[in-house]
Amino acid sequence: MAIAIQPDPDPTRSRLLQAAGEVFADLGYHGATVRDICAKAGANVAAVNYHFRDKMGLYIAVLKHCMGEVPEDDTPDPVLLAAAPQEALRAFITGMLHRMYGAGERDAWHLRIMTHEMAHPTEALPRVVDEIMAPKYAAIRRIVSHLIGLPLDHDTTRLCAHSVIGQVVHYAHARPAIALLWPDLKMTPRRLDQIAAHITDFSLCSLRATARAHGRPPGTKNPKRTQRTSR
Amino acid sequence: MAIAIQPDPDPTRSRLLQAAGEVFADLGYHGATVRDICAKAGANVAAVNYHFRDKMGLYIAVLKHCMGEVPEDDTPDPVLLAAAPQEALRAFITGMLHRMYGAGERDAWHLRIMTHEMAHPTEALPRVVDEIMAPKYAAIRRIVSHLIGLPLDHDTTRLCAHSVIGQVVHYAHARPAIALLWPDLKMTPRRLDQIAAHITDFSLCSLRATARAHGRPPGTKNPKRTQRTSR
Amino acid sequence: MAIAIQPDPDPTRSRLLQAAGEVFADLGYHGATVRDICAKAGANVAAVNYHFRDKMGLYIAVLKHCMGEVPEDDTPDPVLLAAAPQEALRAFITGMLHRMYGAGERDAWHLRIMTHEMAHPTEALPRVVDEIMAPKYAAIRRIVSHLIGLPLDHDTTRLCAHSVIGQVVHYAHARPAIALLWPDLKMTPRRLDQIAAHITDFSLCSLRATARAHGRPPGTKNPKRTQRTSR
Amino acid sequence: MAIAIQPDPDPTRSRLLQAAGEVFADLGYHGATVRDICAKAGANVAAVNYHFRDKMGLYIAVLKHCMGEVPEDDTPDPVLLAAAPQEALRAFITGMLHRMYGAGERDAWHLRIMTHEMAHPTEALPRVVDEIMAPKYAAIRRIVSHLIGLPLDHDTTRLCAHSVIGQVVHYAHARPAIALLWPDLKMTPRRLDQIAAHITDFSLCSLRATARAHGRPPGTKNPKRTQRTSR
DNA sequence: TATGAATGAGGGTTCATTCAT
DNA sequence: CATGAATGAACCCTCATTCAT
Repeated sequence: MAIAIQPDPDPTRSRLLQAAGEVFADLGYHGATVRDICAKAGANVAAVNYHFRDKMGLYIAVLKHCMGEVPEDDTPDPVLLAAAPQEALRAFITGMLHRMYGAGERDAWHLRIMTHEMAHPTEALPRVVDEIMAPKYAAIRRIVSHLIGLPLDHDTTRLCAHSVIGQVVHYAHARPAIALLWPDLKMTPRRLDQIAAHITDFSLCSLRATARAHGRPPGTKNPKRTQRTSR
Repeated sequence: MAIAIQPDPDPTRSRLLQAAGEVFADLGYHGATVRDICAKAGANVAAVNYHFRDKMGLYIAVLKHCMGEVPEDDTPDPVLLAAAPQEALRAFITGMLHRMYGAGERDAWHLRIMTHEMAHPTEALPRVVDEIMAPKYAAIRRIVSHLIGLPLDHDTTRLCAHSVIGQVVHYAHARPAIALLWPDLKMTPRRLDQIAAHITDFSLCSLRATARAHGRPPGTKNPKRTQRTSR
Repeated sequence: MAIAIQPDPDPTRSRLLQAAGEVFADLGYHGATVRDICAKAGANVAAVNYHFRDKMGLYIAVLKHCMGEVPEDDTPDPVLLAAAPQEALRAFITGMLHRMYGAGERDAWHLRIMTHEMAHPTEALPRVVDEIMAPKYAAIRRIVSHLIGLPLDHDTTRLCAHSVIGQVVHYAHARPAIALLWPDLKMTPRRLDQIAAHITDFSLCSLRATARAHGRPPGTKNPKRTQRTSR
Repeated sequence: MAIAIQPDPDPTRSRLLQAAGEVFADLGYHGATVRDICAKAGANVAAVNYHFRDKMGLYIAVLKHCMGEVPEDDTPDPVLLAAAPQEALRAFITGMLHRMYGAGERDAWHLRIMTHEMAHPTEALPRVVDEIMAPKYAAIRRIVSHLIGLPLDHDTTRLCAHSVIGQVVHYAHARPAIALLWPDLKMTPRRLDQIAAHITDFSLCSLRATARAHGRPPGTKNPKRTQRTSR
């Protein structure tokens, strides 16, 4: 039974994307050089111009490429969301954390590229935010909304979502510093699970308190009340 | 008494440091150019190499310079720490957040430079982490330790410290993305206070629960027990 | 009789020639790029090298192609030349001027390419001069010769021929400058006629005076005397 | 008596200008490369960026430089203009022609650069036309105006001016072709004088006829009548 | 002491051309 | 026959650095 694997119709283009993903993730758009990328891909310097028009075209292609990898992994399952939003939160945090530190190269590209975009934005930033960050932001707000019983655009929902995301991405953003401040920390899968569990518990505790402060048990109903106009 | 004279023995050097601080904070080490810095300082292009040997020398000088500005602002007052650790936490968070977004130039340099170092580390990273981040890390761990009754090096202490710091620095790290995802958010002083209050409450809630889980009311004693993990 | 078929045996080659003619006329040899030409012709980038060996091969092919278009338009009618050389002059000037500014694409290619060759000669220059310019030069000298009664190679004949040609091609050569120095000048067909009439009258006046200075009424005889200077 | 020759305060800059003038005159802006210019000047490739910002900056500097060489040589002497406009015309033509073919390098740069600008305009064209060509155009129109008794902006004045200028610049514009079509022509000073005399006589003959056609002897009065609105 | 001038390495990009299909 | 892919040279420009004064 021949699998009929399509023999990679354009190996150079693929190798370019692969190499560019690694280099951009490491050095960011400004720090990366086309010459390095092409050398890593075993291609000529003019190859990126031929296949992607220019450096920015390659960059955007890499973003598109690695965005297709983990599109809805983070979007919570609607059934799970309604039945057990705390488990949806746990899944969201665990998934994101593992992907950030996962050995799988491409899975982590977009998260590491995001860090570079934050420190040194490029003209691709709006696109990156729209297509990579906005879905995640919507997903975590939806989970939080179910947990605290406030609408998606409520200030408190946003602040809580930021609190959760901030805890998670901190391990990606501050990785070099953490490696020095906590040298014994090895990001094994077990360790990642432990961290994810901590963040989940840490967050759930406060989210439940927030829900109680609003007099509504978490997850009882889909909250669609009026929103406090996010100022 | 002619001590008070000392009229800035080297104004060029000082202007260079000031300009470099602003540019490095904005663009990071790799993004900054000595020409821009010298132009901003009104100095010759060769001034950097003359006064600081090379670009990296200027960078390290800037780090040393701005480290002397706000070293112990974040270190909690021992008395306050013992009496009301939750207020020490509030002060820590509020101070860091205001400094990150404060208009005061030099106060925020080191925090913004940190963000660039995380995204694109330089050879100065170890020194930066040791002298800028380590004190803050120690301070927040001390506060957390008082609140949850576990030693400074306990895994849970570290995880909780990361949770607090992660929430705070997220607003600095992800600033460009937040500006797009939450366009109505204006970082006024009142808004910063509101965010600081949220992070404090969000964190305190979980920290107190952690303390209860360990059967020790927070702040009763200075915890100096054996540590579970290294360093 | 199936001779009339011959449905353009190589449409790609023809489209290439057409596109190259336009681009070379606009930009000259050095300014034109094979990519632009191929894009305009709807052909592959390698088509030029395939059909014409290289860029220079295409250039020479274009020259050969457009030389066949208007070779003898400028050569004066022998009958007219003998009977009314001033009308031959008028026809020569009017035809050349209209062709330079005419909308007809291919008719003007060689004249516009000549301008580029003068400014930035290529290795094809000798061929271009021999096959494009030499016939025109001979034609105008023949007309002038009839008008002033001096042989073709007489210095005065040559100088007068240059005076006529110089006035005409000036409008092609200095077109961008004239557009700025005389912005109201629009090259309508009527305007072209007016300019041609001016140049003709301007030249005829002097040519007749020259003829008188040599004591021979213009057009009385075909002057074939010895020449004063070489070639 | 020490002449106090200022020892060329910036030899590199001067050598760059000299080399750039030669190369730009030969190849035009697009055909010239900074590498060639710098090699010819014995300077580093970055020198042009340091001294002139970029290639266009060097180009404009060359234009400014060689414009200062022959600014008013062509502007007719008012006294001569009124007394003997035909001699003003002769001086104008002779001067321009000698400058075009003169051995003096810099004197001919701007005229040869003009040819390249006509064939392949750059963004500097308006400046070039304004500062180089416009004065010459005004000068020749003033002379013609005195000769034919029509205002400066009259269509006939302009056409006659074009006829004169066209004859002159033809020897610069078509130089490569003339060298092939008339190989025996050597541009010795005597030859240049001869050509200038021809163009002057050729033009004066027609200009006087034009003056007669308007019923006014040439040079009798400063013509300031109403102008026929240059369409 | 301090600077304007000059440098060499390397940046992204474009070009005419060639090669395997 | 014809093409998409790939190439190496060269383009202009910027950079941190050094040198002579």
